[in-house]
Amino acid sequence: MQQKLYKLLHEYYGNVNLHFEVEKVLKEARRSIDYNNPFKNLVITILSQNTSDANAARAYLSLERVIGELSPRKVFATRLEKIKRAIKVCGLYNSKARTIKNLAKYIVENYDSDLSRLIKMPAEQARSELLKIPGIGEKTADVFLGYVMGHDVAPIDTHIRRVSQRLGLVRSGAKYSEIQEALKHSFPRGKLLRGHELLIRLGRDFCKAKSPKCSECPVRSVCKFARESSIS
DNA sequence: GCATACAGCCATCATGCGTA
DNA sequence: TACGCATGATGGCTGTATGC
Repeated sequence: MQQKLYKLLHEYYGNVNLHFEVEKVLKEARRSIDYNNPFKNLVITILSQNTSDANAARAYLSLERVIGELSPRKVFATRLEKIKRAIKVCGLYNSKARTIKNLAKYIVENYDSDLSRLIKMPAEQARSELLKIPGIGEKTADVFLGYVMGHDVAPIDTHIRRVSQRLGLVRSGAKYSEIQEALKHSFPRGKLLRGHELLIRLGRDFCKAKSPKCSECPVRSVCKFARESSIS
């Protein structure tokens, strides 16, 4: 199924921009986000945990309204309560505010506010550095590796976990690393990050947790779950 | 001491039900 | 049919409990 899954997804979604929700919010606010800035990228990744991309973008813009252009030093100097109020719109504001503060503290104290040294590290080393920061988990670290450092990785979120299990790529209850390994074998080299985006979109559009739309799904021909549910 | 399992965090969204 | 409300599921991570 290696190339077929990717081919089907790519044929269905083409080169569609899968971040249109964020761009809509930015357009409405007449603002932009500098994704090339590693710190800002990490902040928006943290904000996007457990919420829609649109709400993450709203929280990010709100945070910039409150404290100005984001930098590790500025965030480190900002009171936790102020950050919480600013990002309330995206939910889990208590823990996200702590994580953002921890991130800023770690960068100020260990990298003198400059992440360029981290970006030059080998992927595994950079990943383990990020995982030292409380609130940064495997998924967030892998998003950074992929989008900021340009590595070919597939961050695993619960959409991808669910879709991978239903497709039959991994067993039920598979670990994060097992799913990543399975995806390496399911997508062409150099396309893992795009594959990650496509699977998330598929999970949102068709392979929903409740009432999946198997009959309309573009990858039903290679899906174990679709085959089994059509038999029963 | 280490690995694993599980509850809790909290806003959002989907679903089902009752009412007008 | 349309609307409002209640309920439960979702999502990434932390902290605690449990077993080895």
